[in-house]
Formats: sequence, C-alpha cells, structure tokens
Amino acid sequence: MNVEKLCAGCDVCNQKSPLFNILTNEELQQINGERYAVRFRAGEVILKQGTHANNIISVVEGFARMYIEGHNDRNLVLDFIKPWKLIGGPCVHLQGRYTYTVVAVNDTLVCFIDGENFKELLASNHIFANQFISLCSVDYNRALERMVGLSQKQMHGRIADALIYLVEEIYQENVIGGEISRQDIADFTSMSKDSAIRILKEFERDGIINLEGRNIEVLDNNRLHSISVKG
Amino acid sequence: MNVEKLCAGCDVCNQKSPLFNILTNEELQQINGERYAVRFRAGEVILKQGTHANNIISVVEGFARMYIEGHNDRNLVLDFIKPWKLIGGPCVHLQGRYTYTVVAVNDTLVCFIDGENFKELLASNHIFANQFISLCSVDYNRALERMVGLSQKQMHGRIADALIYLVEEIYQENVIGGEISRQDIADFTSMSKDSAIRILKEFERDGIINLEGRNIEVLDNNRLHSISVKG
DNA sequence: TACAAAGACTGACCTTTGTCAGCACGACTG
DNA sequence: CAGTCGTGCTGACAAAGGTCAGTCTTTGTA
Repeated sequence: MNVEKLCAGCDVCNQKSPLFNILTNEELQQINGERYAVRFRAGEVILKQGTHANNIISVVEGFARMYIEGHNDRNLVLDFIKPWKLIGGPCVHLQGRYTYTVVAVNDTLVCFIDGENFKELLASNHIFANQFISLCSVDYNRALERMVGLSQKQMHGRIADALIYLVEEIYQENVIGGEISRQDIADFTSMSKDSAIRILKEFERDGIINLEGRNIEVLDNNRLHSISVKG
Repeated sequence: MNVEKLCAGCDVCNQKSPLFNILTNEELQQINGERYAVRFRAGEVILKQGTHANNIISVVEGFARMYIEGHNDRNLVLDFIKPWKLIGGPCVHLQGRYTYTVVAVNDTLVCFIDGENFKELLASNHIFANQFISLCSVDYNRALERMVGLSQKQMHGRIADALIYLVEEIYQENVIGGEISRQDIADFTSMSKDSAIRILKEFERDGIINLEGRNIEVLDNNRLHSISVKG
C-alpha cells in the first residue's frame, strides 16, 4: 500500500491536529519518521485489546468505536472516535498492552505513530508534554464522570447522558446517524440491547426524540438534560 | 501551626516518596518553597470536590478515603489512600476544580505542593515528567478496569474484587482493618449498604471470609479470585 | 453505671433490569 | 424470486438489587 497516497507527511497534514500544531518541522519529521497511515474499512479492527502497545494512533478521517471487551462477552463502549483523537497514550507509556479495542465504524484513515518517537518528543518539548498531560487529564476526568454515571444512574438517566453526549460532542447536530446501532447504545450505557430499545421507544412516545430507522433525532434537549440530572 | 515540626523539608523527607527520589536538592527546594504540611484528624476533609485545584497533595502518613460525591447523595469511593500516593495531578493540570473529595480515615499527614511549582518542575525535568505521566497512566487504566467491573459484574463479583484489592494492594495482609466500614465497602462497590452486608455474611457462611466486628479476614483467597472472574 | 448514638444485621417487600421467545422488516444472496 | 441473516421491536417472565422497618451490638460519654 502506498502510504504517500494516504498522507502527504506530518509537516503538511498535522496542521489540522490541534496537538501537533505547535511542533516545528524538525519535530514533525521526528514522528513522521516511522509513521505510517492505513485506511480501514467499516468493521475492521484498528487496534486490538491485549496486543502490545507499540503505537500511538491518530485518527485522521472517518469514525470509529473504542470499547473494552469485558466479562461474559459484553463490551463497554468507552467512546466514539472522530478526527483528531489521539489514542493509546497511557498504554504506550506503561509499555504494556492495549486495554481496549478500536474498530472502524465508517471507513477510517489512521496514522500509526511510533511510541518511542512520541516519547522522545515528549522529553524534548515540554510545552508539547504539558499539552499531552492535559489531554490525558481530560480523558481521566471523563472516565471518572462516566464511572459515576454508569454505576449510580438508572437506565433513563444513562440513555439521556448518552444521547446528550452524542448530539453535543460527537455529531454536533440534533440527529444521531445510522452508524450507531441500538447495540452500540446499549454497550455505551451498560445495559441490555432490549432495555436500550425500550427506553428509546419510551422517549419517542414522550416526544423527547424521534426514531426513523436507525436515526435518532433529539426534539427536546431540555427534557433530556433534566432526565440526566434526576438520574 | 508549626510546619517544621511536621516535616523537616522535602530534601530530607521525600527520599521516601518514590516519585521524588530522582530529584536533586535544588529541584526539591523548588517544590519545597510553597509547600506546607498539615495533620488531619480522622474524619476531616483534606480536599473537597468542587474547590479550586491549586495544590497537588502527597500523603505522608496515615490513611484516607477518596470519593466522588455523586447523584442522590450517594458516594463512589475511588480509592483508599496510603503513603506515598500523589493526588490532584489531573485536576491541577486542567486548572479546574477537584472532581473528588479526600477525607482522612485515620489521622493523616499531608503535604500540599503548589500546583504551579509542580508544573514548572515537570517542564524542567523530563524524566520526572515521564514518571508522572506513567503514574497518571496507571490511574487511568485502573479507572477503566473499575468502570468495567462496576458496570458489568454483579454484587458477588464486585465484593470479591473489593476484598482482593484491599487485601493485596492496601493492607497487604489477610485482615482488612476496622477503619473500613460496611458503608465504605458499599460505596466502593457501588451497592447499598444492606446488600454489601448480605454478601459479606454469605461469604462468611461459605467459609470464604471471617467477620469479627468490623474486621474482615480473608480465609480463601482462591475462591475469592474465582468469584471475581465469574462476575 | 446507664444511656444514647452509630453501625451491623435481618426479613419482607418492591422496583429495576435482564432474559427469552417470537414477530417484523430490510438487505443481501443464491 | 425465495430464503436467510441481521437488526429492531414487544410482551411475559425471572432474577438482581434496593428500600424500609425493626432488632441487636458496640462504643462513647454524661
């Protein structure tokens, strides 16, 4: 596969990635060295839980799902991934295995950045390191927040949280697209698929959302927020 | 209060803290500058969720509980804190508010390190920064693991996980001491106090543990692990 | 010493959530 | 065109877990 076709090189491409914005051309070439880009088709595994964490990946185009393969064949969806999400930092840093799997939902273009190169860059540029720590901190705080939500809210609140997150953070419009299945929503909110469907239908009957095939249109954002708070 | 009585200064004291081990005396004086130590009595709030995150705290002596104040007056215990745990990194880095509360369980001696000094040290010593990122990564991966456990395992598995963690990581002996109440265990495993008591009693009847007042003695570690895996 | 206040414990009951079986519908495929 | 596979959807039922009221211990304290 011709990598150059996919990506012109970090010094051009990464102007778009906010984290890489501050780097000089020399620094970009440092991570560009062993970098390679791969295009994944929908459904393909980008990164597999349990494999050795050699690379930090940067999502350039497309849409993916990041989840933990948990107990009793159940998955816990951690996040839905858009550009320019950086994945794998913590695992690479511990020189361990990836603790989650990432799968392409749509066709997705991904850059694999060598973990050691990335670490060297962190060591040589402390502003970059500082920004990386901030990114990790955001992820950490979000994980704590979800931990509380998943363990303390009941189904209505969890579904409301999921819809709010998808609408406000991921889609940034009122319609959640057909890429996301009912099973995805169930795995994101940690409930059975049947229960997720039931709650969605209930929300539809109450005029909070509108279901058209797989699409979910949010009609009453305020009510959703109030359900989220009530738990 | 005379701080010097509590702590002789970082250049002496922090030989014990693994993270601060690698620092030179000059670097230690840099964080020692605005550092102060405070002794908390059992039950006192060391750090309150929602207050401005100015300090990174390092627990020097004692035992504390770190929890999130969640929904419907329920708490989620994130961790039990021994020396030399460092707390507050992510929150300080985002220049935000603390997202959790830390309360002394026993009398506890704590060092408050100025967040800005700490960040400067991270910027000037990349080995230190690297170790700090590793610490954060461990916390992050642990949070993910707990997220899966709390949301996918049922009560027996969650109690087993809690007991294993307390015995192997916190107490490092077979007896979990009376500092930890049934409510703490309930808040750590995200269930009601009554349910936690029920499961503990059941484990006692099955000969897996022995309850003597508040103390919990683990008799059959293997069975505990097998319950943890089964979910 | 006696009383009060916490915390541990138990049983009965109720709510939430999962499971399972079955149907409907659209998208492939032989 | 028929078949089948994946997914959405529904109702009946079962299991898990929370709530509540009340009792029993322990501990601290006047």
